Amino acid sequence: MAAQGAHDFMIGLNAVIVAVVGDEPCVLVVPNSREDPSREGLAALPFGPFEPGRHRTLDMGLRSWVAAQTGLRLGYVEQLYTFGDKGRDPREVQGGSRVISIGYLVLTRPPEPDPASATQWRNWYAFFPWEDWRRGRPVALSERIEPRLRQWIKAAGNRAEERERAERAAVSFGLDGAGWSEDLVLERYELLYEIGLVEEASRDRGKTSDASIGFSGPMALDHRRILATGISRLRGKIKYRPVVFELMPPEFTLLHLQRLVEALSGKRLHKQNFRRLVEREGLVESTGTIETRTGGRPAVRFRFRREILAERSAVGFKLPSVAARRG
Amino acid sequence: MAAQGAHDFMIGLNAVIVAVVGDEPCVLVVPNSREDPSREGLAALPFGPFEPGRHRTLDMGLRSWVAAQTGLRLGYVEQLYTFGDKGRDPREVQGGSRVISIGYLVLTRPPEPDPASATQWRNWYAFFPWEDWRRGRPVALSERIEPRLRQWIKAAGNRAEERERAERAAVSFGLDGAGWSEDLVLERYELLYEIGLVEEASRDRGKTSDASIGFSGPMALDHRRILATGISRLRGKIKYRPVVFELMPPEFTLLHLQRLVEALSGKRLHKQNFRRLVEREGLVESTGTIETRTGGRPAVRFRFRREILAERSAVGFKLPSVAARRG
DNA sequence: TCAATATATACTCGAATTGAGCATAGTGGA
DNA sequence: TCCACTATGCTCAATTCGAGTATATATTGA
Repeated sequence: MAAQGAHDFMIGLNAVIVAVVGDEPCVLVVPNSREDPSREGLAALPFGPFEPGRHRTLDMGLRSWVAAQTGLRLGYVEQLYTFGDKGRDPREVQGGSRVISIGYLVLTRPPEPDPASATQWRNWYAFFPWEDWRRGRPVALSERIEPRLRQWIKAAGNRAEERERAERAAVSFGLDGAGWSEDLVLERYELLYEIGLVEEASRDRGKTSDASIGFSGPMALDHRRILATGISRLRGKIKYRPVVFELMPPEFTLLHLQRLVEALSGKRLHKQNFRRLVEREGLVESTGTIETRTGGRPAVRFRFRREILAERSAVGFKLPSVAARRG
Repeated sequence: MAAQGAHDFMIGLNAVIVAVVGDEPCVLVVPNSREDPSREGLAALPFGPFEPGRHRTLDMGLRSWVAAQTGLRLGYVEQLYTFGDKGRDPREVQGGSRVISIGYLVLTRPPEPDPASATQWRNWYAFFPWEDWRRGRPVALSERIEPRLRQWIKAAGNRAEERERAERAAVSFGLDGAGWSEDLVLERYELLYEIGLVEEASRDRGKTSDASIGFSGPMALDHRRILATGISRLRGKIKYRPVVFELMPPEFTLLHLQRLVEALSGKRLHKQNFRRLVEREGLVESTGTIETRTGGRPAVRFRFRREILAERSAVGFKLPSVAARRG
């Protein structure tokens, strides 16, 4: 009875590998050629099969091929979600074996750029332009998404459905004064997918007509959904765990730290309150040295107090927002 | 190339099905006979294989066999985590095919008891007695766990390791005034497992000597870990999403609601502040009717405002604690 | 050299939230 | 009628949060 219920599965591990380059949150992508020849050129998340013979645990499998493929030193690794929808991977249609993919979030520091490598760091907002509010409300939102959302609401069959659609759109996208919640990345993506506003929606439905809004392009397979899951998780996590330091150099100024949190959360923060918060939580300590290249008064350099990871349920950043006004 | 990397896997779906019976948080267990004959009688989480031919998505697979096995109407379903450690399931040793199991959290309301059914609802604190602080600090913690933790700390090889162990124990178990965090259920379980204080630790290591503290017993395979994951997730979730209502009858008094939140979080809450919070968030509305069987002044009955699920990022309960004193 | 312009850091102030407890209101039962 | 019990209303101080103002110390360019 041991093999009862066993099937020919392929278990893939997909990694959302995040690093912050400059002030931009980036994700590691590879050109999608081997995996899905019909879509050569599309960006894809790094992928590796889970080989049960070689790896005792899923995490070890992931670490092993990521290290081999990228040479990165992985800081923080967290399992995200397991995706198993039929048809998410064209390979299974040909071969018959179902592809299950387990998404992982990996935080690391940007390495030296290696021109020889096929992998590259891409600003994640290239895939989700509506998620970056650091320079005010994204134009893509006002000019392209919002009108289409309102269209979709109107197109409801009856009053009740219309109300429901309106509520849903309002919550996800902060319409009608509902307020934008930065960690609803996945909900927003799924709504856009559902109503056919992202490219992969029409692709997956096999349509030729494309009502999508033509952003910088989809990713291979369901990788944009996995990436959305990763961003959602990370945006949520920084609020209650000090994970951002995995993305930071060992020493930094408070503004440097703030810019990084802003990059991830996609919104501007109130500087004085941010510093108050960070210092009150005791997350960092001064190194005593001074950073002079600030273009103004020199800033004290800080380092992360690693001890705190073990201390009382170390918290994260409360994101003291500021009305997004100037750049 | 389609089947390249495909292996003979068995993908199992394990469900942590939660309902609150009386004032106790319960989980649905089945006697573990079919699945692991060597351990007949151990409680196991309901389990079903994922059959890719029959189900388009993992969620649908889960819903299908849970409904078939239990007849329950599933309210809330959430994927927890995917477990794939080698050796977590003895079947794979015999058969060769690796077992991957995807854990799910399911919230439901307690059904009519059905004596004919092999499934039964078990108080989850039977498996985690140290997690119930509603009647003060659990004796199991003071009398059995804490001494063993201190032993383990002392047994460290050197000063640094000792400090590290002390920190870890202090954080997880709130020793030395560090404060108990109710949602570290999984961390606590893993620490206990690691240092061999739970039964399955020695079992899994193939030892005959058993240094475990002999609580009400382990569960089959790694099911206690999965259950710990579920409890952790649920305890965390109630703080920022109104999921508890999936466990409540349609109408209830505020004390009733409070008792349920207390049951899940394992600690007592401050009554007046709890009510203030619930009302301020607008989570509930009065039905106008009165519950008289309270043994005191009658209480107003409330109902959950379902609309709020769609409204502004509906929050959960902030758990206004109270110093655990009287019962 | 000095003003303009940065950024860094300190401090303030009112509003809102939290933690804790007191006080009063309705019940049923001895 | 008094008591035990639960429900519900209200207060109050401590803390946190949001939004500034004010001051410090650099660089840059006229």
